[in-house]
Amino acid sequence: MRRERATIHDIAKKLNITASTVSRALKNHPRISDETKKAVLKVAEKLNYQPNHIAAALRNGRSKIIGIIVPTADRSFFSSVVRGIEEIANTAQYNVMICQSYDNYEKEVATVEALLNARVDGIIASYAKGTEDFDHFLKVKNKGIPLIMFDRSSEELEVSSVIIDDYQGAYNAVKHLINQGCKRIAHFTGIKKISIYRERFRGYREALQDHGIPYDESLVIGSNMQLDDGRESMLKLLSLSAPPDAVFSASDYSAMGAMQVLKERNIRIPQDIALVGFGNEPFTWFSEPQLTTIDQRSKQMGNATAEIFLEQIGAKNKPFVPKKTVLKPELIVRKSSQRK
Amino acid sequence: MRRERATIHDIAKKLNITASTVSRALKNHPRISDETKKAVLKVAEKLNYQPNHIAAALRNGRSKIIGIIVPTADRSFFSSVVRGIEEIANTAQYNVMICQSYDNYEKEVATVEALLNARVDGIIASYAKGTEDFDHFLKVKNKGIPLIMFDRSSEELEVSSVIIDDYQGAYNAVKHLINQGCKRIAHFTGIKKISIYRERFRGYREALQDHGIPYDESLVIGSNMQLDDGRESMLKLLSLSAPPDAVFSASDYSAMGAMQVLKERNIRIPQDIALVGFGNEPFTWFSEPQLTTIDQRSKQMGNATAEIFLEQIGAKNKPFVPKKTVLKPELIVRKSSQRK
DNA sequence: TTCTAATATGCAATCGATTGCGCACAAAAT
DNA sequence: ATTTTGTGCGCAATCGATTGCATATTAGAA
Repeated sequence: MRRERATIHDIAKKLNITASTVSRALKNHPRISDETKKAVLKVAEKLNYQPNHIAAALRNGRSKIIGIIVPTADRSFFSSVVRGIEEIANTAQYNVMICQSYDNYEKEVATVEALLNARVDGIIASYAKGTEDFDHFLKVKNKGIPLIMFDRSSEELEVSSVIIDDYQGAYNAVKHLINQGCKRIAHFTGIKKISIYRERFRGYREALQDHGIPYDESLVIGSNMQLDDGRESMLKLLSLSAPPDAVFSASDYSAMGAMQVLKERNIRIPQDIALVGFGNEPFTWFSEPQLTTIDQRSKQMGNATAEIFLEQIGAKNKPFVPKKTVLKPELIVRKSSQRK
Repeated sequence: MRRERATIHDIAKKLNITASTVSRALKNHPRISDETKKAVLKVAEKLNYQPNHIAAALRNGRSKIIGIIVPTADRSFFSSVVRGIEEIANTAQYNVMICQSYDNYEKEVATVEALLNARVDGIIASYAKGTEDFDHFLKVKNKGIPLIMFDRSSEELEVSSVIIDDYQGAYNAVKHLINQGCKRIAHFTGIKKISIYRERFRGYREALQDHGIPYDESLVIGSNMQLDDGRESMLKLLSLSAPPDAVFSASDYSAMGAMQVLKERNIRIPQDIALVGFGNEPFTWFSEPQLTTIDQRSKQMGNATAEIFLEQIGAKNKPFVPKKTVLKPELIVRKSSQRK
């Protein structure tokens, strides 16, 4: 079955024309007669012609591929961002190449290298938790390849980014808890290095302050924010002499862990302890009670990054000015925090 | 900052040698002296040389990229398979290009086309729910490009595939329910077109038969197997004059829907109705009670597909014999079905 | 009728890396 | 002193599509 692959030269030969004409005909060039175009299309079909983007990419210096680096694709947030990117990218004839860093620095570096080798036209990324050094991303930028960060970004990179207003999201969540009558609100936070956690923490703290609730350091627990971490953190809180009456977790995963612990101990949610997560992961909707959380506008985030990419690609020679887009998060109130 | 990209020719010029030598030096060719190799590496470093895989791909006719098509990346099953593929592929210097069909036929066709244009060296796929026509996949096969299907495959394609023994998984699940004392076991099934659902149904039915339980058609409900479908199906079952005392769902998602309904109505799980899902999605572990389910060996599945790919690539000229690998699923018993 | 302007297509270089073949020189074998 | 074997590297073609710059043909203008 292995037919030799047909090229534009094969098509040209059949029609006694040159490859130039075939190339132009296939691209619907205005200076090629309709007659020739039709003939070319017909022969292309017959020969089972398959355009070779590799050859075109080499010649043009553009691969029409956008590389995407996400920590992991199996988080609905990230896959939703990817979908948002694809929506826009596809309309501009771009394809995407999704890569996972698995939140691992080395893998991230290797991935960036692979994407550069593959000569992608741009990279859209959210960096790994383990990343502290941004040289690999700087390299991308210095090669003049558009780089756009989303969700997790770093100031030192000085590239365009799309994030949500983590501060505002956290602030609203905590304000909501206060409105529900909560007075001792705990907070689960992640690695300080990642700005989203710092911002969420800031929102938490300022909301407390603005409502006259004293900040209690013992109520803030840092961890890796996975389910198990949430369990552990909750246990710590319960062992306090004065346990909290609410938990605002900077991640849905650790909020779920906390919920498990509370249910195991027959502590009522939200009456005894109210819970709010962050991320609007699908499982927050499955849980019992359903978890109040904050939606991160993943689809819009994807759209926005892709649009910035297209802008940057379009403005090749103009001086580059990093652009920071901040999306408004949305508090989604569900049973886990509704006391009234 | 936009430096011109350095090529092997630039390196060659600096050293007064030819590009051939540089190319060989970079690939550690034995016929190049260590001295030259060192010099080349040094200059490459200095010029910030970045290999151009596009050029190499064009010349070699191999892109060293494997295209992966999954319905959606945000299902832990699929992302885990991808991870399994990457593990193996990376060791053989292959990179992967993950694409999502969003369970949409048109998008799947377009994706296959894009991957062919990108000249991937092989395609690993699990087809979309909406796919009934396999011409696009046949095209891949007929072009002599290795195509391996996983999880969802089709006999008519006659390509290698890796699946789990859905029949066995279902059989074991139902047998387990029977052992727990269940007598009226319902079943949620998906589109008949997809063989995994047919097989799971067959396992269900034969397990009943082998244990002397009569098959009752009214207990089998077909749907799209999402959370909402599970809710709806459960409601239907509850409205029967003789409701079931167990549900075996061919998907974790619809099992979760059923669980929600049962909890809302204060029907005890597993005492009144026992539940078993399929897939071992992470949320089955979060649920209350935790859901008994069947693990699909996603990582191994990925490993296996990648290994088959490498085999096929290695055996370029030998006659192609499709190879079917069947993995053994594992029943994971949790609270939702443990009556004893 | 001669000249200008479209119109349709060809020529040939180019993108960057790879590789079979060949050549020169040196070391080893006869 | 030849011949053989090996080492280190250059030459030039190749992969397939693209495109600036001709060229040939025809239609319209002067």
